[in-house]
Amino acid sequence: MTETVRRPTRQQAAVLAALDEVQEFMSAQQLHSRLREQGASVGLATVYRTLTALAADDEVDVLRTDEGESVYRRCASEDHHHHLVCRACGRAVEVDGPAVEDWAARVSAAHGFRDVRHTLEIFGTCDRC
Amino acid sequence: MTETVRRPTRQQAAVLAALDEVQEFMSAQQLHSRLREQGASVGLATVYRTLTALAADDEVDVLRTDEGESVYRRCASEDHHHHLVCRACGRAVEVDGPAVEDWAARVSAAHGFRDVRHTLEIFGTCDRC
DNA sequence: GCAAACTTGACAATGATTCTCATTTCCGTC
DNA sequence: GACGGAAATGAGAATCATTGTCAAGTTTGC
Repeated sequence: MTETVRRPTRQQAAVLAALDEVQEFMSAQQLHSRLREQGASVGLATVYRTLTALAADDEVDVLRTDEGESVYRRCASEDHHHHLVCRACGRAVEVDGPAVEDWAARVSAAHGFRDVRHTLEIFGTCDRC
Repeated sequence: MTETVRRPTRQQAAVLAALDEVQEFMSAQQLHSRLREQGASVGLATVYRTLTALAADDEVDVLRTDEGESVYRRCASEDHHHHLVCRACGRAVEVDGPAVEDWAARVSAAHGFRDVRHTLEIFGTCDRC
């Protein structure tokens, strides 16, 4: 694991704090606006840099919306897991499926693929929406 | 199903033909260059429009690369399926996993989600690379 | 053959993300 | 506590895929 060494700064702390406040996946742009509203002055480029770094260290999860925007979320589980995301309110539930992992590994092996990684996200409308 | 009625044109045929020639997922930009190289004069906007329309009618499969680019592929199977994609050569194998579909449905229901849809792609390095 | 409706293409516009680079901040050291 | 080099930041420019615009070209039904 190539854990990047980042220097602790006010800005990075602010980004992490903002992420901790929500259960939804948020885009860099949304986080930036949110921070500015709260009075924290953090540059947009810095928000992007911080999120990218956090994602590289697996401290946040990233996924792409249908529109191609990257959205980030601080997850409770450190381990590999997937998400059930409400397409209306954006709320996300962390789920894991050992069966899926096995299936993916089996299928990959059967076709001679190595170093496999997979993405699996479920989108729907939650009971509150 | 809201099947869009499209008028048959030289350009759309060219895009489909180009897609049929390859087993890899290709971006709109790549297809456009390919068409121009082959001498077929098709505007970039038209390539985008055609691909979007085809995707809406489920005649091609779309997925997003890590870089956020949309890539398209003409698939043999009309039914719902997933892909095992080589990250080196781009070759894709169509696979399906009934177990995964069941699992997704079960998990969604357990959390009260409706109208669920999921994305699942596996990336790896194939035996030829 | 004709008009209405649809499609195309060149280019502008958009919007997220990344790059640039001068300035600021952090950290170990003196 | 001050100092110097390295890393981080911010403002704006630059990039790049994708979408919008609109005049001109095609297709279809009649």
